[in-house]
Amino acid sequence: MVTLAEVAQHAGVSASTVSYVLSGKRSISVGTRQRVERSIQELGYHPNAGARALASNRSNIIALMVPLRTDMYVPVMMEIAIAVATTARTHGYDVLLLTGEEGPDAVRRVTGSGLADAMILMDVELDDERLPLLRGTDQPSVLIGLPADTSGLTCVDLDFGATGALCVEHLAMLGHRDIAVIGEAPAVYERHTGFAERTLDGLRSRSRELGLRLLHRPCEGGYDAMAVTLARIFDERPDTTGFVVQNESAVEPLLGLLRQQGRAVPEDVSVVAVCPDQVATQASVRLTSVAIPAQEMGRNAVELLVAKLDGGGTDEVVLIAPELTTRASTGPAPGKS
Amino acid sequence: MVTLAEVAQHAGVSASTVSYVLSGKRSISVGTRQRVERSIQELGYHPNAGARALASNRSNIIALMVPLRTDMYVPVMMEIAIAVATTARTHGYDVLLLTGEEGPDAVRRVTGSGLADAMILMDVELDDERLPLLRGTDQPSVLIGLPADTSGLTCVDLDFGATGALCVEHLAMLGHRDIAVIGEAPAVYERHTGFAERTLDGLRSRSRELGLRLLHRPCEGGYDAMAVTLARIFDERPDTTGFVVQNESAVEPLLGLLRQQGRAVPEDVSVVAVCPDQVATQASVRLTSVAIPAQEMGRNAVELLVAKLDGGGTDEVVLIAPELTTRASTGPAPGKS
DNA sequence: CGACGGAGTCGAAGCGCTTCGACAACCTAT
DNA sequence: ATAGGTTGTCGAAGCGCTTCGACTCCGTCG
Repeated sequence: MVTLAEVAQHAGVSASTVSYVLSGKRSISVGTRQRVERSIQELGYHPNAGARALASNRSNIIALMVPLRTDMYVPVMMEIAIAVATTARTHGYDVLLLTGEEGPDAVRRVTGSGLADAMILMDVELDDERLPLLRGTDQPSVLIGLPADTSGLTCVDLDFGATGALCVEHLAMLGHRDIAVIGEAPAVYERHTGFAERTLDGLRSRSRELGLRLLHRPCEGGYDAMAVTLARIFDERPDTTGFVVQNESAVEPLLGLLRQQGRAVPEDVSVVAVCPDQVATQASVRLTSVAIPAQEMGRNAVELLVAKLDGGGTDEVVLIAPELTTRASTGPAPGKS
Repeated sequence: MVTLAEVAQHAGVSASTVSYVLSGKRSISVGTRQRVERSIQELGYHPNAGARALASNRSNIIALMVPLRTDMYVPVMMEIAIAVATTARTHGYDVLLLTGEEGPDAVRRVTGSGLADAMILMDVELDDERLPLLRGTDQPSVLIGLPADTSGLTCVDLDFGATGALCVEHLAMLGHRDIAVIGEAPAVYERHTGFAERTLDGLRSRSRELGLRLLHRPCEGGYDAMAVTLARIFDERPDTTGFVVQNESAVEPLLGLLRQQGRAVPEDVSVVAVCPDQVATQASVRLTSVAIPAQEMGRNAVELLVAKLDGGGTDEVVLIAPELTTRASTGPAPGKS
């Protein structure tokens, strides 16, 4: 293993000079710099991460806590994780992958040991038990998701309230008056993951303003659950012509069942989904949808974190504006122009 | 920040004693041990990761390289990553998430800097450019996936050859003679990711042995591509009654299109999938499938790695035996008993 | 022309931990 | 009783790096 000292010797300078060449924290003459850089190349030198962390009190590692459960939005999580990792690298950071398994203890462990300089938390619950710990430490952190109380925290998320409103507006504009919302699995609501409730709030308040009738039904993924839910919906509101689906794994079942019942999309009923673009374009009907900007969330989170680590950066909540893309699953309400 | 020295002082022992209590590398009297442990508790001590890494030359970190592209099997990758992370924790390791973006450089960087003690590589290509580096270092590594030449390497993977054979056997047993294979997207074959080819080999050789006619067609995910592929298949082999699907995102399109054409599953045609159980059970027809044992692969990889790190453990290739679960998508070939 | 300040370099002091050798105390077998 | 082992503890020497203060040159300003 090549050390700083060996590079220094090879280049005929002192160790500290090599260090300053590497960090750029003091000015170095062009000649010296080049000599040192050549030595680094020739010897194939890589700074030792542990020694660096010890001396500088910085590990250049960002911890990313992903949820342990894989019951929802897995591709979104993965996309976020990858976006976080690649963005972090462009800023010179590596990413440590923590699962939710350890819960708050992981936060303590990482903070206490100096393993990471900062954390990103995903799948934040409204009243997350990790939050007090984050508030009580001076280690920077960013949440992906929105807890109930955001004071003293930095958060990034899609504006799910606006997302709900946008879906309703789109359907209203097309003349739909009776709208059904296929929600997330009941477990998601029980867990108080904020996004589901915020979407619902947006849907409800905007429908009220626009004078629409809105029916919300939570629903597990899969065909069987969807069949039951759908039957109940048409039972209760036979005039339903608009659907909003949030649960990714309910999308295809819904489309399949509607087809089976002889209800054409978009001629008889319209469907708006909240899902990644990939799902929207690969479904059996190309779906009008509000995209979940996974990459953007990951990238934003890292950039906010890096800003904090560099001394700037304040606590703030970044809500990404939703964008609705019209595809083939929505059209005018039947009986309207 | 609490240090070892402070704990030592608080407990009235020397720093080295505290260190030995922590590592268990020398015997410590019961009394001393308890005193030290109490001090650790009271002061809330966490060993500094950097200092530890520097002194012991061990970071207790395993690097996990995931593919950058998210065009396939994303949920499987995520499940593997999570299994790796949780298993690693039970052995006292943390996981560093690397994306394929940096390519071989990432291997050099991590090996050179002592950031990680070992690596796990996913999405290994048949002739992967990272392999020479792994062979040339004494840092332990495990591949998830199988390259062309496994000499000097440790690998974990599903036995895709046996998987292909198993699918064919199942269909043959039910009396199907003409079988079509809906393969991965052409890009996957071009990239020479081994698993697709190994599956195909298994399918082919076993069909030959059993005297079946096998037609293989690569296929992108999505409805449009599937429609074209399916039309061609029935055009070329009108008597096709058995399907094997490997591409997760082709499953639902295939089922939808068959339904649309009035071909009932499993009465008219049978479908076997190679996919995670979750996909198989959530599809519109509960699919007979060979599961992709993501968790098992992740767990195995970590355990092989830990064995190597602990001094034992040799290079070996672990092929996980495939298991076929019969569900509602396969039945006797029409016209047979 | 002497004082001053910036540029460029070096030496040394740690950062918090592990680990080696030493040693005292005690126990056992001769 | 003495040599030889064990057991439990300590002190000190690093691990490879960053960073602070100090020093030497120069060029510049009053």
